[in-house]
Amino acid sequence: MPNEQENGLLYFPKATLDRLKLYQMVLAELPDKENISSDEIAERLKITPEQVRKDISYIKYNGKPKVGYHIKTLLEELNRLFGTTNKNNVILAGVGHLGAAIANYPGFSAYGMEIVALFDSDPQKQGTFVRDLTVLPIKDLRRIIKRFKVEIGIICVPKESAQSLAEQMVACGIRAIWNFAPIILRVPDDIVVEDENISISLLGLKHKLEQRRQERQIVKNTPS
Amino acid sequence: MPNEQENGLLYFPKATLDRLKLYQMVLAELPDKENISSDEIAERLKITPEQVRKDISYIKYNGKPKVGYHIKTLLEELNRLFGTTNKNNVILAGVGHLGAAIANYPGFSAYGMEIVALFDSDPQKQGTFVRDLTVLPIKDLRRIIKRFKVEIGIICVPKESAQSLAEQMVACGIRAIWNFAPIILRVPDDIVVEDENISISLLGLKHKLEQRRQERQIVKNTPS
DNA sequence: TAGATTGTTAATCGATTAACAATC
DNA sequence: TAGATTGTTAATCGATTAACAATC
Repeated sequence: MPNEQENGLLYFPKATLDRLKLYQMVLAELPDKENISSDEIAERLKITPEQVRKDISYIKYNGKPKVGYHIKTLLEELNRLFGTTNKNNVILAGVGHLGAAIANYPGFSAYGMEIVALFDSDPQKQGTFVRDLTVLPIKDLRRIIKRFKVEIGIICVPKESAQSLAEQMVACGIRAIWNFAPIILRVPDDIVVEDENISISLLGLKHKLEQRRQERQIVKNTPS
Repeated sequence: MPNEQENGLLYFPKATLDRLKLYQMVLAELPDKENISSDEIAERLKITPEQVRKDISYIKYNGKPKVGYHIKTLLEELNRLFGTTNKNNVILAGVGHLGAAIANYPGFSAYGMEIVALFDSDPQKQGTFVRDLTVLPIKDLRRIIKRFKVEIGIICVPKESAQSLAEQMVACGIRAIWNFAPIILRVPDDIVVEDENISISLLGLKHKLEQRRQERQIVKNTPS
């Protein structure tokens, strides 16, 4: 293993790790194909096949010359790496449009995520059902987290209340936060935070369009 | 300007660009502070102040020694860079839970995005209202895109229909796609695609948790 | 066997960090 | 002025690419 550290853990360059997520997605999308070549993965993601091979060389799996990668096996290895088969009990707070959408997201169980409770500070929403779950008041947070050994909290509240909610979750024993509110949360270092920040994504979209616009202007102003 | 290219466009390292988005967010969050130091920005994002200064040095804005960066001015410069003040007419297809949530997202107008029409292939949904907009059938796509000079299409349909929808949007003249479906779209090179992929984000979350788990195991198995 | 495709090593390129100069 | 903070240059580090060896 070329990338093993002293403690036995594997090291992955951050960029490699991000691409491995994309490979997982590409492979999971594929119908019932047996094998796939680095060329085909690369083509779908608009990167080079060398890059794909280099990245895959970091995990303990080997493709076959002339055949490519065995999709099922490689996918299993990627899933082991990401820990997708581990089970987690999850809570979600903020049952607005976005919260309801996330709560109804069908893909969760494939990743071992089970939502065990929903929370909202709005008394009007408390007691109502979303899917098969009653919306609970925030004061029940601690009880539920203890009872279901909840590790992950999903934050879908407006950005004004996100920081305070995060602190309450942490105080109640949550280990990881999946944050959909468009702010930077401040939490202790040992708490895992994954941001799904629509505003950041929007900045990326706007910037790409702005770049295209500027490129067009240059073409227009360049005498041919 | 140290990073100017021959064509006059500025070049930014990709990593720098991603962090500039975070700076935009941090500054936009701030109450009515006048100035902010590289130290404070760095502290909030858990990076180094040197990195912050280096990144900001790429844009044509200068901070003041002993004072820091003037928030309002820097924010304006970042917004110019990202093109957030440009106006775009936008359509959204797929008015399920997620689509409705996106359509109701309050932050769009601040980024110059105006949703001018909603689409869904489900006849049951066609004719119903979401916000102040009627849901239209897909066959109206071309007409609306032409009429409103729509540049951006938001895809919120299930992943099975996302590729075909993307192709229709492209055929009707869309220049950019904001894709919320968890698949890799295949579109021509001149089409801008920004993915907001919840599954990828979920992989990131699971992986960070898996890493923590492994680290804990090592600590446990290391004789002290 | 020849050919196709993977895997690895070395070279290049790019990004981060460190050191320090500039300046308010 | 002294001190704090920004800005820049050079050194280091890390990631990508190119070349080619390995192998089915």
